[in-house]
Amino acid sequence: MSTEPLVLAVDDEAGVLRLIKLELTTQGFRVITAGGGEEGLRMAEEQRPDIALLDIVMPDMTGLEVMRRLRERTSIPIILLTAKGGDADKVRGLELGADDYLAKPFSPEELSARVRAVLRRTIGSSNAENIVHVGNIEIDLNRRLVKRDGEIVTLTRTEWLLLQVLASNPGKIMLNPELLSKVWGPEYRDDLQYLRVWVSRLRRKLEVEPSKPQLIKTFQGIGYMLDIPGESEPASEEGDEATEDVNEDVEIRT
Amino acid sequence: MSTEPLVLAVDDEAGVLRLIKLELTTQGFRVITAGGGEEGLRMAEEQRPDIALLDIVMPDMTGLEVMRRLRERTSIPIILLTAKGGDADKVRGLELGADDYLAKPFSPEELSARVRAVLRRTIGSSNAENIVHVGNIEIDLNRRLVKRDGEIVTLTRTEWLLLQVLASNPGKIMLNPELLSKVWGPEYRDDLQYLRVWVSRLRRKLEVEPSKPQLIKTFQGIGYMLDIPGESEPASEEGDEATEDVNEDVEIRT
DNA sequence: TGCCGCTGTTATGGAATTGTTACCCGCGTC
DNA sequence: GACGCGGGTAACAATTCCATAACAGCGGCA
Repeated sequence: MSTEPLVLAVDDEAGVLRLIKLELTTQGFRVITAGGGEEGLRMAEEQRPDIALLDIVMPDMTGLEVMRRLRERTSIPIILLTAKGGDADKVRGLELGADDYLAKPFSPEELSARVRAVLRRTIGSSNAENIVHVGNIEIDLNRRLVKRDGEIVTLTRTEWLLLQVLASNPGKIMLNPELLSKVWGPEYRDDLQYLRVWVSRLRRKLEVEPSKPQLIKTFQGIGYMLDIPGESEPASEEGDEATEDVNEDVEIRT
Repeated sequence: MSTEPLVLAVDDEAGVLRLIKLELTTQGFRVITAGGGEEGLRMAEEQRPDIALLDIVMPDMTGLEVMRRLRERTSIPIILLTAKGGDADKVRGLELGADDYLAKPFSPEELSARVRAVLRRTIGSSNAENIVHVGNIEIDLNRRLVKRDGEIVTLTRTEWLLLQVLASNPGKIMLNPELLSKVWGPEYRDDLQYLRVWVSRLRRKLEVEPSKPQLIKTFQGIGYMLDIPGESEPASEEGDEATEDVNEDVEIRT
């Protein structure tokens, strides 16, 4: 994402709008505001914001109605601003589809935290499909899903963490201390046995023939690598330059 | 939707019913009528109308009560018919989730205009049939309807909200905090026990064998997923010995 | 051949997570 | 005011996970 996220805030109270704009602008967002539902819809149409903040109680149109209309044509994430804690309960069932809501009065910190959280969730999951294919294995880094021959393989948390690190750098040798510190924490950088056990478990679930690993290759004394077979293109995007060097280094072995 | 919208009118005055039926029929709607609350509920259950008109004042049951009961199990849009200046009822009705209201006496034109407007809002926002099939379960996201082996399963509000979130993202792992915040609200992000209890209750109603969930899969420490069989089956056997079962189709012996 | 270093595999018990049930309370109806 | 219903709570049972340790396999090398 090259430019900063664009936030649309819709509220009939100018003071609230000013507060929102001030806070989010200083937090690095771009902000546009609307004083009513109709205006908000128009601006959403014209500017295509990345996220919308909607006050539920407005004179010309309820925030729920605005949300419904927005959702008719876009999947823009929405945070509702509820007037009091009281009606939050009442509203909750109706506004499924809102990604979050915030009770007034809210603190500026909470506002920007919620906005960031929602953006992280929605953009992270919807934007770039980040799927790594290795042989008959498919690793969906966003959805935390692994398939083998099209069938879901259930991984435990540790198994996933390990595979995630490997799959984020396909074709690149991951050094033992690096893997250990990324999965178990920096203080485990010398606990090789963890790696051996969990690589073994991963192989049992993923490899066709665990005793002859095709996916997760061992580099004695150095680390492990998620292999990219043959001429298959890399499904990754950045930071592969180091691969060359390490590979040469490794030719020594076998 | 191929056929004309079906309108259910409930009123104890035969004259009003006749008027409604005449007007709406000539306007291209199909109309069924009921003279009392009980009868109305029964007809709603059997015929699944697209919209309901409810008189607030009736001998056997108040229109508000009928609305409450309808809303427990369906999301059918409702227009209330208020006797006169009964503002209290009007306000209360809208709070309870009526989509519109109409003060008697009303003109035929106004009636059909309101009906059309409400239908446009509610159906228009979801004109695409949105039905999820999972095994022997059918989930109609628009009509808030769940069938098991063709039989309607009645879900409570919370059960439905949870299932709705899951069914809106079939085959995708829904994270625990995501589910919690969408069903109970963001401040319940960490109340895992809610999820455990309600997933269990859902499974009891939907799964063939609740102790071996086929529909709602658990991902420990992560979340839950509404499974799409065929596209994904668990290869979750842990032990070395080939765990036979799993793949054979569920014997639906009901 | 036998020792050694490194890696891979498996069993196990305690810990953590999840599933289930009974019970309670509040609400609205009868 | 008893009753049914939906929903929250807490206790307990069941399941799964994971660190650990013991052991097996495989060269290399003297």
